[in-house]
Amino acid sequence: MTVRTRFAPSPTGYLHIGGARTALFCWLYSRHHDGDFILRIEDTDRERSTPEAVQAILDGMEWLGLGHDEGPFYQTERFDRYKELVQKLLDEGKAYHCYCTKEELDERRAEQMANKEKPRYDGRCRDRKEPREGVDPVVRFRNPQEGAVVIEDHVRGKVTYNNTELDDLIIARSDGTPTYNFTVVVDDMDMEITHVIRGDDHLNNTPRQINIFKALGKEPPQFAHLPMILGPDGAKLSKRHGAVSVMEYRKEGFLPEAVRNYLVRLGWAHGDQEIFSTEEMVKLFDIADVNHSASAINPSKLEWLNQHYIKEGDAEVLAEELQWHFEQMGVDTANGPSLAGVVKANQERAKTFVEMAENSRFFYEDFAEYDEKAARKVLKPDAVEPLQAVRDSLAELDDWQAEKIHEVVIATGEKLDLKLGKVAQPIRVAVAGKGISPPIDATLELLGKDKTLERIDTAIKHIADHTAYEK
RNA sequence: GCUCCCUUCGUCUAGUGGUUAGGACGUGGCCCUCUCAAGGCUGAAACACGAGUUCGAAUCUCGUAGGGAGCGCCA
Repeated sequence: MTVRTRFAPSPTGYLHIGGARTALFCWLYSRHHDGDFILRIEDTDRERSTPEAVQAILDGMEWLGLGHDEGPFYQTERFDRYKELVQKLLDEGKAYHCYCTKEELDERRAEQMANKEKPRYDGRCRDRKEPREGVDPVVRFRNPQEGAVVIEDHVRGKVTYNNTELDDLIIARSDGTPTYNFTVVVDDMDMEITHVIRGDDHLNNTPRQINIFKALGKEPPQFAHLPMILGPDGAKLSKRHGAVSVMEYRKEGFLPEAVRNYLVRLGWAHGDQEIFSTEEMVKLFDIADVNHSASAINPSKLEWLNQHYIKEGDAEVLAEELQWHFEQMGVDTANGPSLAGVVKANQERAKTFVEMAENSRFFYEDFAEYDEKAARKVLKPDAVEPLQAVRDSLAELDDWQAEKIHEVVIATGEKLDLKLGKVAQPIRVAVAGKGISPPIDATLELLGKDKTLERIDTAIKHIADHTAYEK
């Protein structure tokens, strides 16, 4: 039998990190078993579902590389089917009309809470034959009152619920529209889902859904309930934690492979291995190895992973991402060094693309002023001599490449009997405007001869002005 | 309140009756060094608690404590 998994988000918001992890595990499981991965949009709540949210989910999945084999299916397009099956259950006596009003229900619930009882429907319309004047009935599922439901969960193991704990849930509202617990069952049945992999928060819904499966005459699928993902502080994931939408991670300079690698290690491990290529994940992933407890996200580990993928990545490919970030920042890269060259110079020194772009901005734009601390420390009168010497030698240099530039810098240091730092650092601040850049030779090569000479001149002038001013 | 679930370094985790409880991120120190990094070496850091079972328990059982989820005409 072909393994078929599904990811079934409701489009009431973007795809957040928890949903992304669920989608990843579903995807991984289906890939591992050479099965199918189905995407289903659970949009029956028309008030809260939006087309923007649908798009955000689609975008997030695509960015993460989680392609689906079937779908997206929309529940709002399947109402006829749900109605048909509600009617079937009604006809077979497995469901019934309930004429209790919302107000009455609320009242009873409040009463039960006050009496410290578990709030549940008391089943008073179970055997009702007559309609009630002026009330549009809902349809309730007639849940078995005896026995127990045993879930053989792939991550939790055996979980048992007594049917006495389950009340008769509403499967169709008074306006005729179906509710969640019913539509999931119908869809999972119709779409022949073999493995339902979803968040822990659905574990308590599972026995009800299993009973509906049985009432519909179908064997329920296998279940696997994933532990939750918490914020860095161990509290529930929320907007307060900043980047909750997966697309936000791109904006913050993360690579999808880093996010994926990070996510796969949240609740799952394969011995001591930390780095997983997509192929390895697919090959090694098994739902049975998933942890039982919730895990807090650790931003610095994500950064480490991101740095790893930046370091290992192909410069030409990474250049496209850097370009995207420069565009976000409004930096025009048309007149400046090749992006791939800038990437190469920064692969070992950037945790994110935001960092890389910010640190590399000086290659494409003149800076308005020097970093105050760096200038105060380095652009001092004693820097004029090495700056001037290097400038003069560089002006003579026709073969503008790192190796030659390196020789010039070294030679200047030797000639003036200065340590390399006394020569390189002033140049760095002169051309980059700050004390941070790739190695000075590589930096100058990328910057180009004209800009280099121009900025060194500016720096020398700056020192003169600054010194004069101080006097 | 009721039902269900969870509990190894700060964090992610390995571990399935016998380990000096391992790795990773982060963090301290040292080395390297033209800045920032990267890299190398090295240090600190955990079995929630209490009873059992057993020659022996992080591992099995039961309690306790703490955390979480669900209990909607939301999904």
